[in-house]
Amino acid sequence: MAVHGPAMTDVARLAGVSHQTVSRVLNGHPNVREQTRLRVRAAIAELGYRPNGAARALVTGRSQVIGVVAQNTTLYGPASLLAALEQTAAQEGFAVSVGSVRNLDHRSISAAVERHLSHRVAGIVVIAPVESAGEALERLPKDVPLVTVDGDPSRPVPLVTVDQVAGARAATQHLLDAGHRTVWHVSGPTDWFDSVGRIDGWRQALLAAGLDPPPPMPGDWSAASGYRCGQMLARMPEVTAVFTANDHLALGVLRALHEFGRRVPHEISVVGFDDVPEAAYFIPPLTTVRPDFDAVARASLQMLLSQIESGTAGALRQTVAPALVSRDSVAPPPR
Amino acid sequence: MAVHGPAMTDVARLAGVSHQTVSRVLNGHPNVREQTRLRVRAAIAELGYRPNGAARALVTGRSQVIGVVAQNTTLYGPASLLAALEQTAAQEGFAVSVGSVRNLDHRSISAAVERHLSHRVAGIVVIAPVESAGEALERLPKDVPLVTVDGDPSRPVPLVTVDQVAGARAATQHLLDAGHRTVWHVSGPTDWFDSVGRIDGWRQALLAAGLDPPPPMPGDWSAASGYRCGQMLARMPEVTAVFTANDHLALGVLRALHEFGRRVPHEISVVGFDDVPEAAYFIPPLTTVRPDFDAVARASLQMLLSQIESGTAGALRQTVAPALVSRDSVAPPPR
DNA sequence: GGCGTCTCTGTTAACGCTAACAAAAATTGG
DNA sequence: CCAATTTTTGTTAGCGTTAACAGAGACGCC
Repeated sequence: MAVHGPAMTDVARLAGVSHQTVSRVLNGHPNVREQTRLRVRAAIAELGYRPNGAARALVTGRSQVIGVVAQNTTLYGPASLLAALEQTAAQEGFAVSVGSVRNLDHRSISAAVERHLSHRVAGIVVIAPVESAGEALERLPKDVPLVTVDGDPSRPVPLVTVDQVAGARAATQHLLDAGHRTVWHVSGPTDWFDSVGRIDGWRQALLAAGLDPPPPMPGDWSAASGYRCGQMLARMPEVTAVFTANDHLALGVLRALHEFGRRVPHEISVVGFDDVPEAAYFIPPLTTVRPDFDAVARASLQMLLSQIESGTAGALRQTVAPALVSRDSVAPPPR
Repeated sequence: MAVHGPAMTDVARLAGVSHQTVSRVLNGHPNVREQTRLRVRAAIAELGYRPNGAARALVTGRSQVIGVVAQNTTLYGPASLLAALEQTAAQEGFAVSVGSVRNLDHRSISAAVERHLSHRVAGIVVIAPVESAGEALERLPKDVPLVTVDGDPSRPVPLVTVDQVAGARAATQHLLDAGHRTVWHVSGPTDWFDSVGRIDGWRQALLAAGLDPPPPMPGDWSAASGYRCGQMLARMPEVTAVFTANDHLALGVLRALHEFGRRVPHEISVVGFDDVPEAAYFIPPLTTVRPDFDAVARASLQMLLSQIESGTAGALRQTVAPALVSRDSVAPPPR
């Protein structure tokens, strides 16, 4: 059974000081004589002492842990975000506790948040891309530092988000610039803010060009739904350009077009969103929009930490701009 | 600043009992009168009391947190595993703290483990697919419950693993059964046990059929490296069947073959490994091997929990068998 | 040389919980 | 109905850390 490691008093005894002095050394307190500091350091090393986070959390009221609530961490976007978050947090000495959640409904989110709260996390990052998540957040204790990622832009909660609108606009404009008369859109599920933003951006670009947006075709992020939409698009001879809300949808579309003998990009151009690592190896290599997940992670963590340190809940907002990555799936329309 | 929530004594006062009775109710201790239990429950609900995990961890010596050390949580496999682990752990009332790690070298792993240890996690799951990780694990304190996933089969550490050998053998056999004279292999990085196992299985199947295995082509899991190998394979007229160590490699190979005008599956058959959700929408839909990540997660958590509860470090081993998923990328060889 | 002022170190008391023991109340048996 | 038991509850003492305060030297200044 667990033989407990040495505690602060053991270190103190070995170094011939009081435990409080050890604590001071550990926390970088200034008023410790250099010689003492060294002795304590040596004792720590000799015993292999490791401070007890639980005790510290108990007395300070917060742990060095950040709770993350996310939905589908298997998807490329959330997974990247989570990884980046963890990396950044580690640099600041924080651990990351995941609370992934099957559905983004009220109850599940609240439950996940509750779990984090009872572990006394220092702060919470909610990757909350849908409407229902916002409600759960409103009724949260006001004093827990909170940042939402890709959440509801209309709620008074600190928010970091990829500029979906700008990304979608850029993608659409890119197709328009290639000479296409209009651009069709395969969207994500419409209860995701990501989807809504991307639809918006697409529509804006079309409207700005004096074009009448065709009806968006709703998908669910999966290649499967992209395939279904692709089958319809392939049968419509007037379609020459498609912007899909993510790369997996694009993959499905690509496959459907291929099956129907519609060549990409010669007959139809396709642009995706996300720049998954495989996008460059689709057939043909996919032109897409790359959100900077690292930047999002950095921004949200920084926002969270400043809340944790200052104690104030500044209702900030930060958006990071995505970049268009041009590959081979876009060409001028035929004829 | 953080106004602390109610503590156990507050609940006790409201319910008119001692804090210890509250503790007993919380921990499902038997000897509490039904009526008292109800009163305590009511008080808990009224105050919105939430037990303080840190205090509990301090006194019991372990938290309700499981630490996971993983490398690249952006890859489909690790991400799925992590998600499944989290789901399962949540059901048992455990939180999961991720310590992802850029490199799987000695130092990084040790550092991640250290971090978990100082948070007094109840146990650690290491997704340790490479050699160097094993060494770091050897010198770990013996008393911390540990399970490795996809780790070194030759080390005396509790291990759960996908049966890579069987999966690779099935994939290779499937190609042989289709009539191919031999099967080429694009492998993962050779310091990963996953890769080694898959190479083994492939070789075994070939040997069992009395065939001489061609040299495996080493990739690095990415579509990019699959593409490079694919370019070579495309130029070799004798190649009619390829087994790749994962689906992303297969995607790269598929693209290279397509570029060279080598039709899949008519001229060359391809089989992958992992069954990423997109595999069904590759061109053509990819025949692949599906490991059961949920089963792996369940097995490892169960193993870990039994260690935590019993205190014994049973050096168990468990492998879960993957299943072949047959789609359109395999056909008999030409002529 | 006495005295305020630094700098460094030690002492004590929490933090919120569980474990171990002690006491009180309820139950049983004769 | 009283003693012996069993069930239920309360009391006390930590767990390992930080915070607040107190004490001990060292130093400079009048």
